[in-house]
Amino acid sequence: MKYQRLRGVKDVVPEITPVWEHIIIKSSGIFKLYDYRLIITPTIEEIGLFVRGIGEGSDIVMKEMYDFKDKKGRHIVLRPEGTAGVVRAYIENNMGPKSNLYYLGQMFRYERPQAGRYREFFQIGVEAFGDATPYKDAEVIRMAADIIAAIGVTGSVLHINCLAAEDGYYEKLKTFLETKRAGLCGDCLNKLERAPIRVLDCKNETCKKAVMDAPLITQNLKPEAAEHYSKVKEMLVASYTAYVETPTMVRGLDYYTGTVFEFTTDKLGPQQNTILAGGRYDNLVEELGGKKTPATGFALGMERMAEVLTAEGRIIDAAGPDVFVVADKAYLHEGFDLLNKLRAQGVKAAMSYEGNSFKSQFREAESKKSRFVVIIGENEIKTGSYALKNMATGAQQAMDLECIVKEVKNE
RNA sequence: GUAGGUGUAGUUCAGUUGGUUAGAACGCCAGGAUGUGGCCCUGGAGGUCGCGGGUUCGACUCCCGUCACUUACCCCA
Repeated sequence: MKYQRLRGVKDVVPEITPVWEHIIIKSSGIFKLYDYRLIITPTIEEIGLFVRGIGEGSDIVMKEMYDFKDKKGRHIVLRPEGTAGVVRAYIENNMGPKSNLYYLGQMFRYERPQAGRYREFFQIGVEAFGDATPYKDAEVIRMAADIIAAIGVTGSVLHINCLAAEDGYYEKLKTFLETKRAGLCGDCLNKLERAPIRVLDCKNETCKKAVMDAPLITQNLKPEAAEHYSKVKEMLVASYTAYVETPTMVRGLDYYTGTVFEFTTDKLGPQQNTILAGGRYDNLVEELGGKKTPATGFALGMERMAEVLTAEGRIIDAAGPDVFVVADKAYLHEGFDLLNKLRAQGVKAAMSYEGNSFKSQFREAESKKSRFVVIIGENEIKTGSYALKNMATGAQQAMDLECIVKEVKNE
């Protein structure tokens, strides 16, 4: 019986994992720099957390949750995103009141798989609790930009918006859109009730024309939010963070209350061009049973980030061994002995134990991209030394273990 | 959930109007005077043609179903 992976999931094979390691290492470095600490929360949570946290009406909750009943009949979901679980942990562990956290791990959404979209995917994110100032918004955005830069993605664009609309804005927008009904496409008529701001973002030319004079959210913010938001923009400029204000940008999760942002790329398809996204959510902690605590955060999508790197031609390879030990069939014992001595001295070493022909062993060394080969055969045993060959130059000479270690580490 | 496309070797794909032992390239393995890799040459292994059913003397090829993959919509990372 041959099994195959489930729908919408993938194996991240060793050809790809170096890219993932690169992204994890680079982003972790930035988190440390900003004094954020790692938190690991469970993959499973009770369903209520997300229904309450993300919003009952959101697509994620309505149709994309990977849920099941456990043996005691508890209704459980594989987390569809990271924030709700971290907020739950923040409250439950009495952390705080100011906590700067980052996390990483798999998320699950039961959707139709598509380019850049999987049922199980990997996110790296941060959540910063207890700071309501615009500086914090700017810090988090600046940190995101630093991560993207550290990873080596170029040409991404930062979009920002603020979702703290003053009371009545949505009504005002809907009323305006009603007057333009005739010029809107079917999709937009659908969105009109559910997510009116999205109508402003339609690619359809006639829709674009119809909504040209629509009231923008950025022109209709709560007064204190407007002040906060303009300070955020000021601090972005002050920290040399280029941004584009995009008043049509909304987020898929209902909990955002203020500044929101997205980094997009043109290297992937238009529908999966968001590589990192986040924003401020000042009500969620209270909503989930904690004290009222301001918070802001973001998450980046590992798969998309990795695909962007690949699309940009960045080649991130795992390094091969420093030394590959080639031993004659009669001297496998000596070869194994040398292998262990090399490793004990911190030299990355590999060997084939089958005692195949030298040609075959050399081919293996080549395919592993080994920098050096050490040969143990008749001659070496007789003279009591080893032959070290540099695979790049082809140069080869006899030497003892000490010299080998020195030579290999010197390069 | 809706709509399209595709399932043939490890991978990317050929396969003529249905007809005998299903091919190529790359990859893999082995060999090519001298214990020595990459390039080149020779040879070899590897496929129940996604699965099930139907039509037919005969199906990789036609029909139905199913599963999977893929693209777009919706939405999102």
